[in-house]
Order: sequence, then C-alpha cells, then structure tokens
Amino acid sequence: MRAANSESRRNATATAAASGVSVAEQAIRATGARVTQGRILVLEVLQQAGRALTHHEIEAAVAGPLDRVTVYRVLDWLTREQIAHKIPGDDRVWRFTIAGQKQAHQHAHFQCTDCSQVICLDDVPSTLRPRLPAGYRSVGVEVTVKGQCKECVRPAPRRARR
Amino acid sequence: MRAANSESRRNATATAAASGVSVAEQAIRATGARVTQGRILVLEVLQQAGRALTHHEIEAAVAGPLDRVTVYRVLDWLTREQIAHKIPGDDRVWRFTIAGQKQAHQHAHFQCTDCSQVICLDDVPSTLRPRLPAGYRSVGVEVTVKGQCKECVRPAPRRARR
DNA sequence: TCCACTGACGCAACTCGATTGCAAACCCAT
DNA sequence: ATGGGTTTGCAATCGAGTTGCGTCAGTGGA
Repeated sequence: MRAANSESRRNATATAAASGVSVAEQAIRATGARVTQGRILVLEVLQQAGRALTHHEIEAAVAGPLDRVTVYRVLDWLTREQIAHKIPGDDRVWRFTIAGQKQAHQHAHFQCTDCSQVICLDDVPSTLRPRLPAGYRSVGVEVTVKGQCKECVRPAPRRARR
Repeated sequence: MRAANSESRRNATATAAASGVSVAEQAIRATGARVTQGRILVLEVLQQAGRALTHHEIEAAVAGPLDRVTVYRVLDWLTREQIAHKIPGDDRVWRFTIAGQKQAHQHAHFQCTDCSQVICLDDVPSTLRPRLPAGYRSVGVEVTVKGQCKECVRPAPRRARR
C-alpha cells in the first residue's frame, strides 16, 4: 500500500503537480486553518484510499514522520471541518473517509462481517425517513449494509480485523 | 417458545410470580443451554428496559450478585443465541436490546447525538436494498437515525455520554 | 527577510471498555 | 447423590483513544 502511494498520488493530482500544490493542501487552506505536513499527509492518504481507513492503516500509510497522537488529532480536525467522515464499526474502531459533497446527511456504508472493512456506497435511497417517537428530532440517517466483501465471500476469509 | 416477548413482557413480573418461572427463564431454557442466575437476571433487565442498555447500565440494574465479566459473557451469549442484539454506538460503547422476532435482518435504531442513548425503531421501510459492488454479499441492513432525543431537544442536554 | 505569537506537534502517561487465563463453583443428566 | 462439562469470579491484560505539557513551526505583521 505504501509503495503505490507517491506514484498514484502524482496521477490523482495532475493539476496539483502542475501548480505545485496538492488538492489536499488546497482543501486544507480553504478552511482558513494552518496548513501543516500532518494534515496534508493524512488527507492525501484518505483521498487515495477507496475505502474507509482505520487510524492504524492511516498511520501506516503515512509511515514515519507523524506521531500516533497527531494522526488522531488531525483526523479529529478533519472530521470537525467535515472534510472527513468518522464511521463507527463493529470492532469498536473508528474508520475515516473523505466526506463527499452530497453525502452530508444521508450516507450509506458497507461493512464486512468477517474482516470489518468498510466501504462507502453511493446510491442511497434518499427518501428514507423512519418515523420517530414524539419529541425526537432527526438530524440524519446512516445506512449500514452488513455482509461479506469480495475477498471474504471466498472460502478463506481475510483475517484483518484491525 | 423463544419469543413470548411483546405483550407478556408487561406482565413479566406477575406471570413469574404466579408460575414461579419468568419469561426470561423460559426463553433461556428454550435454547437448551444452562439456565443460570446470571442469564436470567440480565435477560430480565433487558426485557424490562424500553431501550438499548450499556454494559454499565445492565450491571447497575442487576445490582450486586453478578461480576462485571460475567455480565459481558452473558451478553455475549445472549447475542450469539440471537436473544439480544448488540449495537455499536458513537461513543465506542456496546449497547444491548432484546432482539425482536421480525427484526432479524432489517433493523433501525435511533441514537441521540448528545447523550448517546439508543432506542429501537419499529417501522423500517423493508424495501431498502442498496446496490453493492460486484462480488459483495449482503446479509442485512442497519439503519441508524442520528438526532436528539426528547430530553436533549430541550435547552439543557443530559450529560450522559458513557 | 526577520520576529513574535499562537496553534500544532511529539512524547509519555493515562483512561476505560472490553477480553483472557485459570481455579473454584455450579448446573443438570445419569 | 454424583461426575463432568459449563459458568462464574477474580486478577491481570489489552488496546483504542485521550490528556497534559514542553517544544516546534506556520503565519501574519514589521
């Protein structure tokens, strides 16, 4: 996962390569907050992953320069800025993805019951609106599909877990 | 036999007093496994709570005789037997409810963003079936409504959290 | 370009829900 | 009642996430 990074990052950010400024950096600068190495690195990792990543995975992908706690804090900040999205899983571990634009309050995820991996699902029936008891206020709806991912459908399940 | 739930639950105490055997005990006996004090007590607590309870709340409700670890193990067993339902929350704490009959694979919860309390929602649009990537297998769908509960809608939010 | 200010970082210690190992206690079929 | 397989209680442990604090570095002004 590490080795592929710099390569694909260059591709994914063609415009950035031209301007010398990555899309990640632009997104961070747009918030008005400080643009730091940690924020750039973590955001780039998230942007390249096609799925939700755990803190562990992110830390490993960033590989080296960033402290464990810093990764936590950056992720927390990204979540507060609504650049990233924090997902609770069945293994008591947070997972993070870049937050799409449309996904604001209606979002769907798939979580594998075997390896706990989480991916985002795009097409959600946005008409979903369960009835709440009187006095309750709905802010958003999360839909999580449980099942087995492509790898885990086959005989030998991946043993990931965390 | 397992699910004598809904209506008889209200009279659980009375029934138990009359017959000497609680609905909880009956449900446990129906599994074929051992009927122990711990299992009976925990299940009764769950049956009487109208909402999802944390391990802490259950331990407190059982009040005394049961070890912390035993409560964990009983809850784990109840979940495996599908008598109870284990819900991941936004505060990294498991919550448990008695599992209804119909709710097997389609289930909805409400979780308060302020106090983290979880309640079960009954009427879920069972037509919900998001499209998965090729090779993925769906087992069930969980719908979680985020928002504020009756208490937390008002000015002063409850400070529960864990 | 330099400087000062403030927010971010790194490190270490800590929290707390949950899990595990093992001996003793318990349930229940015989 | 009894044997033996399950459960329980206790203590130790795990691990994701958090906090406190001194230092470092991005940023805006001189």
